[in-house]
Amino acid sequence: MSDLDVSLMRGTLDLLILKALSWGPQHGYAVAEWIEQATGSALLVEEGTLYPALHRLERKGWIEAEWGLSENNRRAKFYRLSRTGRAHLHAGTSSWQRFVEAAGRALRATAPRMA
Amino acid sequence: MSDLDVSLMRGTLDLLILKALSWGPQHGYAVAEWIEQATGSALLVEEGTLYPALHRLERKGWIEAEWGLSENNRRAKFYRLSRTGRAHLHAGTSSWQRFVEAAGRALRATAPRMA
DNA sequence: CGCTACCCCTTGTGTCACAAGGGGTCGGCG
DNA sequence: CGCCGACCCCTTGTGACACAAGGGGTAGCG
Repeated sequence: MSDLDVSLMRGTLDLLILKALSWGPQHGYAVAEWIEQATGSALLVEEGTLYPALHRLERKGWIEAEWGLSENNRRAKFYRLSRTGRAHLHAGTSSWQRFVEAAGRALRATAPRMA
Repeated sequence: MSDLDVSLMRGTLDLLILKALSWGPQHGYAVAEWIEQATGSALLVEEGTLYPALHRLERKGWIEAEWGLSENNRRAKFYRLSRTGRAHLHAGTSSWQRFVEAAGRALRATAPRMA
């Protein structure tokens, strides 16, 4: 990650991956490209971050993998969102939004005068 | 942390602490209370998370500590926002907002029909 | 006197983003 | 034809950090 130096990515990456796959099966490389494009290049996922994350999600049963051929005629592993993965995408997104709203409210609170 | 099971706190806690101190010097316990109150009880900071974070921020020079007496007449360590701490609060908050906006844009993108 | 609220701290433990590597294949270009 | 760049997969450190679970001490009140 990216433009934004901070490691705010924690816990958000999984959601972004699941969201990418909600468009239909994708291989890893395409997932990374989708995230970059969907965030207006604000978020860039390193490969060393992406692939472990995909394996993690697969272990959890939220996505399922299958080898295939990419549109460029290359060997690629396609990931598909599972039923529980889709459920978690919805639950996680709403949880994420509540978190962001709460933190945002606190951070936006009007600055007081200082002593 | 809290209501929201996810560990989205990463990288946000520092900002919340700095923001709490932007109201003027506070001791640790009061910082935790401020965060809980300012987020409508959505975010609860564990003491085992808070104090190491305070020490971390102090090591970075963003806050400065001084022993004193709380309003309840108890020994307490008061933290004060330093100049560089205030600068980081502003920079970090805007960076946080850009991150949230980017991720939110991607997560909100209208769900397509599935195959 | 004991209990609760207040206030400080530490030591595991686990997760995870990242940097830095490595490997293989396809298509095109000099 | 050989090379190079884009495409596509992966692993092994390393460090940061939130959390659970402990510990300690003081003030005031029933």
